[in-house]
Amino acid sequence: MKHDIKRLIAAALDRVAPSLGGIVMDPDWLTLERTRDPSHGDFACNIAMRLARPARRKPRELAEAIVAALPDSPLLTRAEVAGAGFINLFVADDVYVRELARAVELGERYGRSTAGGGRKVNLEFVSANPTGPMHVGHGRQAAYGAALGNLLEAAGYSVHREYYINDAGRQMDILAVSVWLRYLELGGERFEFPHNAYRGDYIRPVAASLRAREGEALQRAAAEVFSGLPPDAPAGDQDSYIDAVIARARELLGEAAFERVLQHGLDAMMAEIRDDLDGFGVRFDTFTSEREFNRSGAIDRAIERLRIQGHVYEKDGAQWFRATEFGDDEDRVVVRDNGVKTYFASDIAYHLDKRLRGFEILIDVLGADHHGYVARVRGGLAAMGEPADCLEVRLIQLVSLLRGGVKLQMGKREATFVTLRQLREEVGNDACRLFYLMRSNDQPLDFDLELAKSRSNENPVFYMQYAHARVASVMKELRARDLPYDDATGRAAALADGGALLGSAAARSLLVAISRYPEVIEHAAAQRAPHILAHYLRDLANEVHSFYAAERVLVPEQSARAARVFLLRGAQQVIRNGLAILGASAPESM
RNA sequence: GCGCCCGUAGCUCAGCUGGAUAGAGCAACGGCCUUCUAAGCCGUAGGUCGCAGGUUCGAAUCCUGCCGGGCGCGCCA
Repeated sequence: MKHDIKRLIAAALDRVAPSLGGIVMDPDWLTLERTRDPSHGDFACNIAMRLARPARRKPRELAEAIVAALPDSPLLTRAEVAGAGFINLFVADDVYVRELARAVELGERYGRSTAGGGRKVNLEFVSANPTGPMHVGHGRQAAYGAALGNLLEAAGYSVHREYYINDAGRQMDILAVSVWLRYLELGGERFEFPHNAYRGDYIRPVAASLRAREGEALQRAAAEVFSGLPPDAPAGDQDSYIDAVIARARELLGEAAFERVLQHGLDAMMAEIRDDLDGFGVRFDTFTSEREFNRSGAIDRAIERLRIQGHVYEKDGAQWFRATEFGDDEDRVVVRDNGVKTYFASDIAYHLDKRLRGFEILIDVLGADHHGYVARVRGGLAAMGEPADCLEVRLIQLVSLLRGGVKLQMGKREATFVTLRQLREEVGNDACRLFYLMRSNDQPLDFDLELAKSRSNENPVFYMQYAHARVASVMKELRARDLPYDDATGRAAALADGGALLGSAAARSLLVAISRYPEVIEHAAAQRAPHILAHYLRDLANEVHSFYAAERVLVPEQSARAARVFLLRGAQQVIRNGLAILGASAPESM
C-alpha cells in the first residue's frame, strides 16, 4: 500500500523533474510516513522540502507542483500542501478494506515481501561456549537471533542460521579437567577443587556418565594429581594453576584418554545446549565446530592469505596481523610463540569461510561484552580482500533477573547463574520469548520473573495473546449460534461496507493498524529490530480490544456482522503472523 | 587513558533514514460487565527529551565538548 502510493509520487516527480534544473535526485530522498494527526491525512511526504534547496525553489511552491503532477489514482482522495511544504495524502477508505482483504486472502503469507531480493544472509547467533548450560543472557541472544532470522526471511532474504561451537583451545582443556576431577571424586578422592575449573553442579552428571562408560580406568590418586603444583588462588595465580592441572592430567591419563574425556564433556555440553535450544523452539541450519574447522586447514589458508597480502609479520616469536592498518587499536597475534593459533585467527578464518560459502551479508549476534573485537574481525575481513561492511554485528545487552523487584546476583564461574532452562520452566516459552523481545537489543534488560508469570494487564504477553484468543472466541460463538459465515461473504460485505467498518472510528482505526503490518515487517527487518514488531503487535492488540469494546460483532444484521467478523479475521491473522515471527504461540483460547 | 552502548513522564521503555502540538505500559485518580472471554475498554493527570554549543527551513533524532551510568580493552576463548 505504501509502495503503491510512493510510486505515484515518483511518477509526479518524473513529470516535475525538467523544471528542477537537472539536479540529481537520490531515490532515498523519497520517503513516506504515516501521520500522527488525522488532519494531516494518512501519509505525509517531505520530498518538496528536501528538493527545495538543491532546486532553488520554495518548498511549498515545489510541493504544489508535485501535487498537481500526481497521476489520477483510485488510491487517493486528495493531496494537499501543508506546513512548511509537506504533501499530505488522503487514502481512499476502500483501499484499507482491500488491504484487509489481502491480509485474509494471503493468510500466513501476509506481510512477506521481496524487499531483501533473496540476498544470502548468514546469521550467527548464540554460539555459547560448550562449557556449561545456556544462561539467561544466551536466551536473549537466542530469542533475538531466531526472531531476526524470521524477520529477514519475511522480508525476502535467504537466511542461513548458524551456531559456531567454540570447542577449541584452553577452555576445552579446562572442561576436560573439570569433568575428570569430578570423576575422581566419584571414585572416592577428596581434594580442593581448582578455582578456575568449572565448578557448577552440571559437571557432576557428566562425570557420572564418564564413569559409566570408562569404569575405573581413569581413576588416579589425588596426591598424584596435585603434588608439586603451584599454589591456587588466593595465594597464587588461578590461570597458571589450572594450566598445571591440565598438564598433569594429560601426563597421567595420556593424550588418548585425555582426549576421550574432553570429547565426552564436549558432547555432553552440546547435547544439553541443543536440547535447550530445541525446547526453546530455536533452530539452526548448521553447527560449525571450531576444532573440525581447524582440522580442515581453513585457518592456515586464511593466515596464508593474509601473509601473501603482506599483513602478517613476526615479532617475539609470534605471528602478528597488522590490525592497526585496518582500524584496530593495536596489532593482533594470530599464531602464538608456541605455534598455537589464536581464537582471533580462527574467527577471521571462519568469517572468511562464510564469505567463501557465498553469503553476501554476515550478521553476528553477540553479547555486548564482545564489542571490543568487532573492529578487529572486520579489519581481518578487509585485509583478506572482503568488503568490511559485509559484516554486521548486533550486540545484545545484559539481562538482569528480578524477582519481586529485587535483582538476583549471578556469577558464571560459580554457576550461581540462572539457566535458560530454569527460566523457561518458570515463566514458559512464550513469555520468555516476548519479554526478551520487548526491549531494543542495545538496551539492558530487566527481566522480572513475577511480571512474566502474572496473568494480568501488567503483562504484555497475555495482552497480545488475549486479543488473538478473543477473536477465536467470537468465531467459536459464531459457529455455536449457527450463524452462516465464510470469508467470501465477509469480504463482499466489507467491500460493500454499509457503515459497519468505515462508519466506526474503532473499526477504521483497526483497519489502519492492520494495513501497517507489511511496513512494520520491512522496517523491523531493515533495522534488525524485532522489538519494533513486538511494540506494533501490542498496539494492534490494543486496537482489537478497543474495537471489541466499542462495536458488537455478532449483530443480527447479516452484512454488518459479516464485515466485522472479516475485520477481526484479518486482525487475528496479523497477530498470528507477528507472534510466529517473534517465536510465540497464538492461542485459540485462554 | 582508549573504545562501544545508554541517559526521554514517578517507574519500565518506544520514538524509523532529521519533520508539523514528544508517545505507550505500569503506578495514581475517575468511569464501563442483564448482551460475542472485564486477562478487557474509556477518560484525567504527568516531560526544560542529562547539560552546553553547532549544522538545518526544522533536532529527542545528526556533529563536537562536557556530566552521569553500564560494558570491554590478553600470545584467554
